[in-house]
Amino acid sequence: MVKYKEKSASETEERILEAAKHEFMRFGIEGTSIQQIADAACINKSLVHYYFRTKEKLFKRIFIEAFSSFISHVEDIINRDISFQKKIEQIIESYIDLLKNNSYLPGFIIHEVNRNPDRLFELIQNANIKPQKIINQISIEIEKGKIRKVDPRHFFINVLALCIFPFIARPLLQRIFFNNNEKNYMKFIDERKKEITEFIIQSIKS
Amino acid sequence: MVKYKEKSASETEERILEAAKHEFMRFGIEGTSIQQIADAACINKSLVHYYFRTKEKLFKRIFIEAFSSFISHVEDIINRDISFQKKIEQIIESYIDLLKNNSYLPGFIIHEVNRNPDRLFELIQNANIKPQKIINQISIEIEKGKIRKVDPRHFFINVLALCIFPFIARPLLQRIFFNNNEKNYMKFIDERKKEITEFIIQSIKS
DNA sequence: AATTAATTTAACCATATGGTCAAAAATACA
DNA sequence: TGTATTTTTGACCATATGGTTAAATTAATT
Repeated sequence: MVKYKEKSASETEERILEAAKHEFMRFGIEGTSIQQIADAACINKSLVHYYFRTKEKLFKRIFIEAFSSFISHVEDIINRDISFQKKIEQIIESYIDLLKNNSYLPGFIIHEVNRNPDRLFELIQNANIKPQKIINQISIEIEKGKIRKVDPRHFFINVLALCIFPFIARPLLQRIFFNNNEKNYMKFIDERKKEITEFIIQSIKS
Repeated sequence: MVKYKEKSASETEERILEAAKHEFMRFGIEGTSIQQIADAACINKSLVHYYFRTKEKLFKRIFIEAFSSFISHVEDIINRDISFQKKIEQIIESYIDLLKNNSYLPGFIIHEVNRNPDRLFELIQNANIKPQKIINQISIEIEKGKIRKVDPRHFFINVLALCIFPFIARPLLQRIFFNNNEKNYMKFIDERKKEITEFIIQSIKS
């Protein structure tokens, strides 16, 4: 008689996942060896194969999770029952918070998507991304005269750009503007929430 | 008697450089093998070593060139003797044009800088980057009351973000918003010049 | 034409990699 | 306690990689 398995992933399994995430995020799939992951997890190399079969499978697991956390956030807020302006504020606030805790997330996704665009194909269908929703909401605000006439797609991309870019370009910006001082850069990022919000609100005043 | 050498790089050498640029940009240094570069250049693998000794040396050459073209552009425009608003317009216009012809440029730099931040150290000194200049110019505009009070650093980063992000995230955006239709995306990017300019000008109206 | 120098090629090397496998160790089960 | 099952380990394999070297080919020089 077989008991209910998988009641919880074994500790080693989770250690591997965490180590893999850490390494993949920084160095990409090509820049990360299984040995490297094993070392980071303080386990034997073969265990990685024991739990995840192949590097590709392990990578996919990490990638899908990362990708989901990257886009589901926005989807979530868009569906909330609050004013348009509040939505903008919350998207900015929560997106920046997410990225503060996952600095490498956007760069990771972008690199891997560039390296192998096919990966997206399957993923986007599963993820069921519907940008139309946010686009429509913006259009409605324009019709109501609440904001000036802007292309909703451009506007949406602008919001994303302003939030995400400082993290993607962090090594550069931190060094150039803050003498590579991490704390100061993070303070700057926090200020940014207010700054971006004002910037955007001002830019769409009708 | 030795003649003046290096009158011009040999054709093979340039073929290698071009192929290396192409491959490195897309797949990074780890994701690109010398064989891959040789194949792309249609030459024997050993020739790569003959002309550039090591992969790292070849990579550095490509990286430095890419990095320079990436930042010198802005520096250049900042020093022109035109109005502040014109500068903004020109930075946007010419930056987007640069990226249109070098789609992979920003992603490439960001990935490699993340993977090996030390690379920046030596480079930034050589490049002699002085962000203070643009920062000062923005401050002056604020003092003159020409634009509203904004943090110059945030403002500068905003301009960069709005220009660069659509290229970094291109595989994603192109797929989600344009059914992966390249032409339509490029049309969109062109529209963007005007769109961003308006967006920014509007956002700093005093 | 003969010689010298530069370019190209193929064979080779050491190493690192992803992955397999069978034995050992630990755990669960009866 | 003894057996079956799961987890861990180390040895091993085929392959790809960056790089070297010496020979072959081509171009330049006299």
